[in-house]
Amino acid sequence: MNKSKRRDVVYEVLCSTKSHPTAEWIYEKSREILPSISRGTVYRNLKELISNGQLTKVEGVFEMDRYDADVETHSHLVCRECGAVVDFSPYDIKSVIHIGQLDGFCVDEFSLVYHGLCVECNKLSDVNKLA
Amino acid sequence: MNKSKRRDVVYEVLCSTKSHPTAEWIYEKSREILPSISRGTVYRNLKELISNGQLTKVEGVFEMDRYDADVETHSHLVCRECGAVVDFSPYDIKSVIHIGQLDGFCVDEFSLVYHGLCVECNKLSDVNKLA
DNA sequence: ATGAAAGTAGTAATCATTCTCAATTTATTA
DNA sequence: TAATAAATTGAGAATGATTACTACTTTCAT
Repeated sequence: MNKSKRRDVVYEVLCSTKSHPTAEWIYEKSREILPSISRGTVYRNLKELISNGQLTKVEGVFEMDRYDADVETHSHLVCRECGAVVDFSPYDIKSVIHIGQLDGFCVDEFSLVYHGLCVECNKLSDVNKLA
Repeated sequence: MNKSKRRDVVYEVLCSTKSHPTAEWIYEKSREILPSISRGTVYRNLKELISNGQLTKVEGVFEMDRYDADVETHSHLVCRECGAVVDFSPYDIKSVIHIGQLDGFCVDEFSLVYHGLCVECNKLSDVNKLA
C-alpha cells in the first residue's frame, strides 16, 4: 500500500468521531479538508482500510453501511428514534433482556448473530489445508 | 386487509423453508406456483406481512434483506462460507465466545445489537404521552 | 350488482455502492 | 535524476436491490 493523502484523511475523519458514520458523512467531512476528494475514492479507501484491519463496517444497525475505527468492540446500542449508535461491551445479554435497561437506554429488542463455519464447510476447509 | 392469492402464496413460500431466503428467492418460488406474479408484488406483500406481524426481516446477516416467518427468535448462526443461516435460541454468549462452538458451527465472530430508546428520546416520548 | 377500496403487472425511478478509465502520483530501479 | 512500473485518483457511468407509479383487475360491503 503506497502512501496516500486521501486515505489518511478518510481514516482521520473516521477516527475523529464515535458516531459510526455513513460513507456519505465521511465523504462530506473529508471534503472539508480536501475539497477535491471524490465519493469513489472514499468508498475505495474505506474498503482498503477494512482489508488492512484499520476499521470495520458496522453491520445490522441501519440500512446503510456504517463504519467504525474501533476494530475491537462488536456490540452496539441503537436508538430507534434518533439513530444514535453507542458502543457497548456486552456479554450479559440475559440480564439486559430481563431488566430492559442498559446505560440509560430502554432496550426492547436485540439482534445477535454468530458468524463462523458450519459443520460441512469446516470439513471442507480441513481437507483444503491438507491438500 | 383484503384476501389476496398472491399474498397467501408469498407467505406460504416463506413458511415452507427455514433458510431465511431473499426476496428474489421468494419471488422465484412464488412464480412456480403463480407464474404471473411480479417482483413488485412480492416486495409489497413482504412489507405488508411484516406490518401485520406475520414475518420479520432478518437484519445484519447479509447485504441483501432476508425474511423469516418465525417472528419469535432473533438469533442466528451464519456460515461465512456457504451462507447457511441457522436459527438459534441464544443467551449464553459468554460461553459461546469462550468455547467458539455452537451446534457444530465453529464460531469466530459475533454481532450483537441492542435496539431501543436512548435517554433523551425516552424523555421526549414520556412528554408526548402526557400531552 | 355496484362502487369504493385494495391489490396487481409491468415498468420506470431511486439510491447506495461499485466499476471504468484516462490522467496523476508514488515507488523503484537504473 | 531520469525513466519506468505500480498504485491512486476524479468523474461519471453502471449495477442491482428495492420502491414508486399507473392503468387495470379483484375484493367486499352494501
